[in-house]
Amino acid sequence: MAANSRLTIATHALTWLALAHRRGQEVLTSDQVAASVNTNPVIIRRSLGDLRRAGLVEVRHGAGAGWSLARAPEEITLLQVYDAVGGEQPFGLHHTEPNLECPVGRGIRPALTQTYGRVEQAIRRELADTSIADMLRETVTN
Amino acid sequence: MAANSRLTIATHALTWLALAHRRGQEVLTSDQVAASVNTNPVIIRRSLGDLRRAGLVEVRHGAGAGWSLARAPEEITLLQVYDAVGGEQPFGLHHTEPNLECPVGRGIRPALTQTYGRVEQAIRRELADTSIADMLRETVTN
DNA sequence: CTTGCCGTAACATTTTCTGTTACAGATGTG
DNA sequence: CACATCTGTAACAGAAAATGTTACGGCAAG
Repeated sequence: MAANSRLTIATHALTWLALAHRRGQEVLTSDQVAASVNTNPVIIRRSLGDLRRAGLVEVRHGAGAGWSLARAPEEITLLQVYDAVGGEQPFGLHHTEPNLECPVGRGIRPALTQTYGRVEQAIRRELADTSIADMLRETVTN
Repeated sequence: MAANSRLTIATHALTWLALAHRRGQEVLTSDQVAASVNTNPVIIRRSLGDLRRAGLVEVRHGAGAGWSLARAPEEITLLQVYDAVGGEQPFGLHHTEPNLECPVGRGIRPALTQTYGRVEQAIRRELADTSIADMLRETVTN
């Protein structure tokens, strides 16, 4: 399982919900979203469940149930989606604690944490600059 | 296996090589580096092998063998290390091709690729801003 | 009450990383 | 030249995580 596709799945689902709403379709079921993403409905329910807990989508239960956006596409950024699906850091520290008797082993982790933190902030800035409305616009013109 | 620690291992090794050189130690063996990182020497050889192919370190074979930096610590950036160890993208696209009969399924991948490309560039900018000399300085003051 | 769909548990599969052992090859030293 | 030392790499085991899949309880509209 190469890279993490959770942000991709969630963004795809949200973009699809935004387009459906613009076309007058109130809600979409997990089956309908899964048909577009081409995966299992349970994957979609798990992803949309994360987004619901973050307040980005709403769900209706019972017969005629389905999902819809909880706010305008312009007001949902990819950063919010990233946080909602639990984005993981691109770089990890040592799996086992380094040798603390070595000066490098002792000081490298704080130094790396600082650098990796700057990288994470750069990622967040880029993601905060793109909304679901942006994604929808770029998607339908492609 | 949570995140990718390859950049961490490689940076640790390079920082340790830089400090050893400053202390007058010409080369370090993979065993000596492994003792600081607290892992198996083969892991270190694999990592330093990547760095050697990228021209960042040199290796001496035979008896009295070992590794040394191929250039000054100021001239090795974390971006070069990232490329040397084959850094993977933080976000992946769909595992299976989306449904191309859906407008979102058709257009989402180019849109995501564009956004993810901007994120990747932001990461590279940050990594290019930090050198092994920077890491060594931050490490020994911690 | 029936039907349709969500929520979630449980499990199989796949992939990747890390760690480990083993051994061939290279090279300085005596 | 023989030897000791260390690299380069293959082969394999184990662990962890993501994804996909089946199954089933629960909720709500008609």
